[in-house]
Amino acid sequence: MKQVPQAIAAKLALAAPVFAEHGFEAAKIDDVARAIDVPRATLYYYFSGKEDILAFLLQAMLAEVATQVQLAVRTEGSGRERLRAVLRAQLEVLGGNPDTAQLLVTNIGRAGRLTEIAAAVDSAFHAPVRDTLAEGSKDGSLREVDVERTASALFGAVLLVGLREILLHGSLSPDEVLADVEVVVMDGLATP
Amino acid sequence: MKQVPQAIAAKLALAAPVFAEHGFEAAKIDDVARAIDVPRATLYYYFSGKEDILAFLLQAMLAEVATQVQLAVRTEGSGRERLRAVLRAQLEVLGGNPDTAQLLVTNIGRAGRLTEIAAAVDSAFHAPVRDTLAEGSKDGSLREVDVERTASALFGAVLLVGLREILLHGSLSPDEVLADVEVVVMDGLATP
DNA sequence: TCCAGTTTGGACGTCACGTCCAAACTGGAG
DNA sequence: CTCCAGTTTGGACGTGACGTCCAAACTGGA
Repeated sequence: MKQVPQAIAAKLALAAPVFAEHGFEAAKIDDVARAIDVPRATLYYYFSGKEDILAFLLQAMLAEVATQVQLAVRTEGSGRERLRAVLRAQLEVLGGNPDTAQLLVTNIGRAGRLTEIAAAVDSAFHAPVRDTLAEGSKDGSLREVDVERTASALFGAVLLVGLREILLHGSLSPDEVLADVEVVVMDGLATP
Repeated sequence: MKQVPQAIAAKLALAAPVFAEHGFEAAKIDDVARAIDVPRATLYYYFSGKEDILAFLLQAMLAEVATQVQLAVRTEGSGRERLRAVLRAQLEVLGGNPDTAQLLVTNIGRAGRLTEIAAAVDSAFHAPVRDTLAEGSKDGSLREVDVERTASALFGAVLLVGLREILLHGSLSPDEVLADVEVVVMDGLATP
C-alpha cells in the first residue's frame, strides 16, 4: 500500500463524523470523498476501499495510543503511579478523538483481521501495561497478578467507560472518568 | 417484525460460525441460508437483511444475559457476593456462545442503532449491577462508588477479558477468568 | 372444506463497488 | 529547460449481492 500523503491523512480525520452519522455501511465512499474534498479516484489510488480507510484510522489512533502510553510509562514514580498515567493516556486519546473512537469500536471487525488488530493493540497498550504491572509488583506498589488478563481487564474497563461518556455526552473528561475507574481497579470495590 | 419460529431461531445460532469464518460482510446472505438450511426467501420473510439477523442474535444473547444476571442478583448473600455472581453470569453466557459473542462484539455497529443497543445492555446488565452496587454499599460489603461508571467499567473488564480468551483459545473458562478479574475489581491492584 | 398465514424457488431491477482509462498536473533529476 | 515517473482527477463501465416481487405449494386451525 502506498504512503498516504499528509494532506489526505489529515482530512481523513474528518471522515469519522461522516461514517458516524448514519453508520459505517450507510456511508457510501462517494459521500466520504465529497465530505473530505478528495476525489473518489484519489481515494482508490491509496486505499482499496472503505474498510481500508477504517484500517488506516485505526492504525493512526493506535499509533497515538502507543506514543502517549510510552510517555506515561516513562514517568517518574512507582509502578502504581505510572499505571495510573497509562490509563489516563488511553483516556486522553479517546477523549481527543471521540468520533473516531466510537467509529472504530463499533466497527472493529471491518478494520482488518481480528488477530492482527489484537496484536497491534497488544503492542500499543497491553505490553506496556504488563511491564508496568510487573514493575509495580516489584516495587511493592501493586499486587502480583496475572498480567495478561489484568491488562485486558484494564483496557476493557477504560475503553467502555470512555465509550459510555462519548455516547452520552459526545465528549470525555479524562480526569473525571479516571477518578472513578481508579476507585474500581486500584482500590477495589470490596471494603477493606 | 414477525415472530420468528422456534425452528428457525434455533438454526440461526449456527449462523454465527458462518459469519465469523471470513467476517460478517464477506458472508453473503445466500451462504447463511445454505449453511443453516433455510431458504433465502424464508429468511427475507422474517428479516429485512443480514443486519436484522445480527440484531436478532444480539437480542437473543442479551435476553440470556438478562436472565442469568437476574438469577445471580437473587442469590443469597452480601452485595459483594452477588456482584461476583453477576460477573460470573456474564462470563457464563459469553463462554456458552463464543462464536456469537465474538461476532456481536466485533460487529456491534451493524446490529442496530447504538443508543438502542446501549439501552438494551443497560437494562440487561448495567441496571442490575447498579442496584447490586448500591445494596453492597448499604450492607457494607462494597465501597460507595459512582454506580453508573463503575457498572460500565465492570462490563468492559469482563467483556474484553472474555473476548481475549475466546480469541486465544476459542473458548472460555468462567471460573478461571473470574478469579483474575475479581482480584482487579474487588481487591484492587494497589497494595493495601 | 376453507382460508389466512407461511414457505419456497426463481426472476428481476437497483445500486454501490471497485476497475480502468486517458488526460492533466507535479516536481525532481539530468 | 526537458523529461519522466509518479500522482491526481473525472468519467465510464462491468460485476455482484441485495432486497423485492410473485405465484404456486403447503400447513393447520376454524
